[in-house]
Amino acid sequence: MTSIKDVARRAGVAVSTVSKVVNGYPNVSEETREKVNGAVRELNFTPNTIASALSSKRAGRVALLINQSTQAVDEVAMQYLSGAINRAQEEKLDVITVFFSMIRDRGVDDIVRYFQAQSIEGLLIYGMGRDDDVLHAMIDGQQFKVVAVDAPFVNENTSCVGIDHAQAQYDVAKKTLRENRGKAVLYIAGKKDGYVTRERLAGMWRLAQEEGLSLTVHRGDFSEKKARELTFAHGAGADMISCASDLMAIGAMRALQEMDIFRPVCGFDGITLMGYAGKQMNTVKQDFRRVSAVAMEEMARLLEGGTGRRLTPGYELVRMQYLDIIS
Amino acid sequence: MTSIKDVARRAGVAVSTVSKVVNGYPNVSEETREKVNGAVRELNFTPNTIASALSSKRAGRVALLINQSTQAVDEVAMQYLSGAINRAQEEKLDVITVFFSMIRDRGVDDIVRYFQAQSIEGLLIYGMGRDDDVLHAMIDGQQFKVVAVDAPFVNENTSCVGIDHAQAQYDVAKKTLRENRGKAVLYIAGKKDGYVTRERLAGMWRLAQEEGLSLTVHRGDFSEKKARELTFAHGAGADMISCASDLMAIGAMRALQEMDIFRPVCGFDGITLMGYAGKQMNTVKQDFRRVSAVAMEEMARLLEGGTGRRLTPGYELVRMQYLDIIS
DNA sequence: CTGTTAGCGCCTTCAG
DNA sequence: CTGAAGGCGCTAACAG
Repeated sequence: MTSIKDVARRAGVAVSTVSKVVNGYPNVSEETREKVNGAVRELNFTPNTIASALSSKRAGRVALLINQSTQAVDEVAMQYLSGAINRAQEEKLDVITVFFSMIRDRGVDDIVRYFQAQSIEGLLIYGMGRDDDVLHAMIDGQQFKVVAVDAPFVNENTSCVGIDHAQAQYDVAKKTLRENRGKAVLYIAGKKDGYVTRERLAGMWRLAQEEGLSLTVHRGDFSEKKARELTFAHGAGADMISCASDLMAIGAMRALQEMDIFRPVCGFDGITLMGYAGKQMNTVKQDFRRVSAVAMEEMARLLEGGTGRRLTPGYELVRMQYLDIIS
Repeated sequence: MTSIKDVARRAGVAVSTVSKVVNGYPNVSEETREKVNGAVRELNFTPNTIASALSSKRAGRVALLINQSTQAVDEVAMQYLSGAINRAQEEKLDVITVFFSMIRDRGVDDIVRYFQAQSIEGLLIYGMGRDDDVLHAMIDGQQFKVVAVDAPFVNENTSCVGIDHAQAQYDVAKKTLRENRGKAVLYIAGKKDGYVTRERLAGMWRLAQEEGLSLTVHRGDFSEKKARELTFAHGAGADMISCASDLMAIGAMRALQEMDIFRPVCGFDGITLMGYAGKQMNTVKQDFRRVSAVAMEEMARLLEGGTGRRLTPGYELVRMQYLDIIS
């Protein structure tokens, strides 16, 4: 474990000088900088982040709070994780992953202390619902920098990132409508306390209003099975079915197939599912990995002293094919 | 940020005494222990892990190296992560997650330095293949404690955990065989350089030998699609199809269905897939979360000074039903 | 521009 | 059984 001292000795300078060079401070002559860098290379020196953190009071550690099983498959969570972790490495941030289940039943200040003890300065929150009191408290507390993905919070220390779900839902449903015809729309929404559920629904309402549609709404809780059942119950009476997730869209298509009727269906997510639906559909493609990377970038900005804001990455509408096996 | 000093002052003792109490050292009188604990509670004190790590040289940090997309769905990776992370918290270990993709193209000593700078002492490796040179080097280097999941390595500082794949494959295939009849078996194996692929295949060979089966082997690379194609090509000529993963078994069943013939099928994994196969099948049920927890426990033991060994958690054979939507 | 000197918060001998 | 003192490796004023 070669330390900064060794480097200093090797280069014939003081430790502080080495520190300056290593951390890219300006006031060091080109000459000594060379010397130091040489020594660093020869000794294969890499600064000890622990010591650095303790000394500088800047640990650069952030926690990824992820809510499993709230929505679709775990594939989404993996995308989020991978996007965030990769970007974190580039931003030189240290990441620890925390599942909601690990903290949900603990008190707020218990959790706060836990994070503080861990020198965690920032929280990336994925999949927060309106009923997650602990998280709301942590955001309000402002003790941490937080970036909430798909939950509408902004304050001095809090940013949020997420596509414009209302607009996206509006767009994809409208497109599907244009390609077909009809006035009666069955909308299979998400979960009761989800933020995205609410926003997407708002988009549907706007469309319904503008187009004079008769909109029937049911909650499918992002479950394929429920969507299937809802479609059995209400699908025949509708001219088109719009779903708040691809998974539910698959369920709906599956039901339609069994009922042996055709109705245009649109989904939301653009994830790679293995499923056999037998039809094509329009969907909103969100790139979870990219969104998560943006979130991590935003976290880096906040940690640098930036102030909270709202970010809305773009999305695209695509036509996905579930005719055959997708793997 | 209340520190150990505050506690010491509050309790009227020296910092070292507080440290002893907090870390559960023996030589402290019951009386002062009480005093200190009282102060700790009143001041809501939690030791700063960063400082503790720096001072004690024991950071208790481990990295989870996970290899995405090598096998089955991401669901498996999530199970692994969640199992490991939860257990880590109980063991008071700090965890960082690293994806192979982040390090695969870097040199070994580059990676070693990176981990050392991060004060990482242990590596949990998931999904290593026979061609992962970097990982092999890290294991041989013995600079870290490592626990390899499903890869056969043991040395002073390395343990491995994984069910007995050969036996499990043998068992499930045999069971399926007994419930039906036939001599010609199509075995759809995994990936070229996978350790589990090799072991499972060995199990199949043993069974074939014992039962006098004629065994046809093809690699399906854990892909549903490939398994489906292989089944179209060779399924009709076989009396039974054994697959090295559930996902592939689904593919095989799907093909059989389209071919409108019946053949018993068995899989491996016992994961929750959403798929429509139309049949039941036997499978080896692995609890990835539990295996991962065991791995983390083993890591804790190694860090305590334990020496490497091989662990083989149990598994069970179950009958899974893919007749309808599983969500 | 470079070196000296305090700490960061905690652990750990080592006297008392 | 308890407390004082010396670091862990690095950063950040502050002199020089």
